[in-house]
Amino acid sequence: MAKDPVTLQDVADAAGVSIATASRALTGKSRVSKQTTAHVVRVASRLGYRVNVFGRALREGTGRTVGVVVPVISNPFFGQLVHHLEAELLDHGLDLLIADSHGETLREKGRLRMLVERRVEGIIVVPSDAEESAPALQDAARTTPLVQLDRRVEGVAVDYVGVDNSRGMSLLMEHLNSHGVREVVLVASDSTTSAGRERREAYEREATRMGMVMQDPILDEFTLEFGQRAAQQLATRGSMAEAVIAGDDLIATGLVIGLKKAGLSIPEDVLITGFDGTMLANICDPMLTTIEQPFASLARETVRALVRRIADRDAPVMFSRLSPSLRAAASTGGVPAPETENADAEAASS
Amino acid sequence: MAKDPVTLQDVADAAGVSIATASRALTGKSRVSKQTTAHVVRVASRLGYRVNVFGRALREGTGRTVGVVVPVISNPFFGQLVHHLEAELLDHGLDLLIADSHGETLREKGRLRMLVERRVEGIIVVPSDAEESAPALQDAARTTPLVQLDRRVEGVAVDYVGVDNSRGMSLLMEHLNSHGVREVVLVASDSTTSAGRERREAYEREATRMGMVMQDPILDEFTLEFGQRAAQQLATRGSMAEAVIAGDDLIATGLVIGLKKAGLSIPEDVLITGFDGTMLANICDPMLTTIEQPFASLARETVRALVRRIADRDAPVMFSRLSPSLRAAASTGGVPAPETENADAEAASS
DNA sequence: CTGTTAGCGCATTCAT
DNA sequence: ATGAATGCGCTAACAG
Repeated sequence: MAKDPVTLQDVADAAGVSIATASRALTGKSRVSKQTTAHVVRVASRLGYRVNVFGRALREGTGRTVGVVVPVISNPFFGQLVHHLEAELLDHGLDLLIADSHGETLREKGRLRMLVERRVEGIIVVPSDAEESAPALQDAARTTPLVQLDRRVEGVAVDYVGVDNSRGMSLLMEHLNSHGVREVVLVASDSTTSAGRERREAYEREATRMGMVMQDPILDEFTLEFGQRAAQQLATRGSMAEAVIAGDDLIATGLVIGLKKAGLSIPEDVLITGFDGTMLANICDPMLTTIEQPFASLARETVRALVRRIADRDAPVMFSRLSPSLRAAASTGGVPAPETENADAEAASS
Repeated sequence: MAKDPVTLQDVADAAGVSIATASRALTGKSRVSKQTTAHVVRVASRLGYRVNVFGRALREGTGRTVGVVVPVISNPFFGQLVHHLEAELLDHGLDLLIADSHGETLREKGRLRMLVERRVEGIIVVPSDAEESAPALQDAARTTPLVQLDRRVEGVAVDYVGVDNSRGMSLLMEHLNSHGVREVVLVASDSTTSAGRERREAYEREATRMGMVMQDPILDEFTLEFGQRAAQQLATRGSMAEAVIAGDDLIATGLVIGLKKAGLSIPEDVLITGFDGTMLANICDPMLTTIEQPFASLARETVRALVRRIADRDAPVMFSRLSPSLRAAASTGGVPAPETENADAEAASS
């Protein structure tokens, strides 16, 4: 029933041509008469021939595979990213080897090494640490086309594609400013990720520019638990800021949970903003005002960059920033100037 | 700087031994003197030798790779599953090729074919359709060791590992029963997935056994949107059931959002249960009473089954059901009989 | 314990 | 346009 291994030679024999012709007919990379091509193709499919990727890979020096390294695939943000990357790569005939760094640089290093040893055509990586990821990343990039996605490491000349965090934070701050917010506090990741740094810098820049009062920030990591912990901390602090700017949707969601547990109402007592535009933002109650990452575009651009790098190892380093957009929701009181102020309470003011 | 391709022959030459000895020394699969082994290893590492996986794969007929195909990697449930699978496979020296079926059987078929053509050692698949996934799945299983995870297709003799959905639903129903619930309604996936079927059957069996009144179920797919739609439908129905049993956490979360929007309070007006124990259950407000899937165990068991199948293609078909556990939370009023009834309201009853 | 040799399946160069 | 022959890098069978 399952006598699988039908080789190119088998096809050639059955078709009465040489293995060379069979190969040419099937790959279509060289000139073969229409006649024989059709014939060979027919015979091949009749025999159920499938090229042996190992043979081809050995010969060509590469399998059609790229690897991706993310901090945690179970995080919906990375899940969405991978989902789009997979689809995009499929269009290029590339398959995806996935590696999870668990956010640990040591493990990340090991996974990168694995991908290099597997001689993937390219690597897409979301570095887990802005500084400590550098050596392993640079190392991998030396032998394999590599592009950083979403986060990047300090001062290494490696392609990067990500959202414009600075612009995203500006959108958020302008939104809050237009709501009359004067005192804010940041709850975000520490400086171990570039995204964390960039968002924080933009936050401080904008708050300063707008003359807002900044409370001491609380910084740690991009997790739900941290958001909840930070909420407790904020709740026991003397005075609550008017708005809490979270580093991402996960932290924001944790904050919402924690602050509500502490007896605060959102957005009545305090406004909250997220970042990323994941499904969490819509699950949160109230729904999160957040920055939408253009997932599909990010994936497309990343693959484009990788393919370009594969084609030309010496192309100038690409640094691509995509524009994010604001998604205003209930966690900051909704959109700035809607038709109706509020659907339920305090009505009858017309 | 990067004159990469150092082959085994290079190592052999530099070490002054034959290529065979070099190979043996490095793989350790055959007897070589301690002396030469050490020497060869040293030389290899000095030269920065890395085996060429293609050469090895061609020779051995297999690369150390397994493929996984899931409906949607961006769904946190599958994200968690993949996260654990990746870790588990790593322990076995196996790497993971990921494929997303987008829940479409056509695409699923294509992805399975891809994995087979890549000659992966094994395939782990979460079938997207209990019936229509069958042909492609059976086809892939004919040539490649394959195990179904979480969901399975009708009547094909292929290994399966999943949680005991029937038991899970029983736990949920007993929980509701102990809360005095008499009228229930199911909002779940239609019968396109085995998980959906099994949960529904168990639900009906238990409800009947407990003498509960069952309202007409609302069935469609495992998505947040469907949960929200179903909530609207329920809200406009004549009378609300005492408890809504959702097919999974995603639907449950959608229900919570939708029912709250319709002005209902949970658990005061209606109880809600989820299934899976994903992070969503903890993000929901109120937190979801749900069934915890033992992710780590599922992954371990799945890989174990796959490895077993790889070792013995003729081993009897394995059908493994893991026990789930109940996580009682606020969406059903909390745990059945705690010390204190309620922490805030209605106190002072001591 | 070690060396020699033969392919694994394929794409390709060099002839024709 | 086609065929014959070569080698990608590696492991294993077969000598010694």
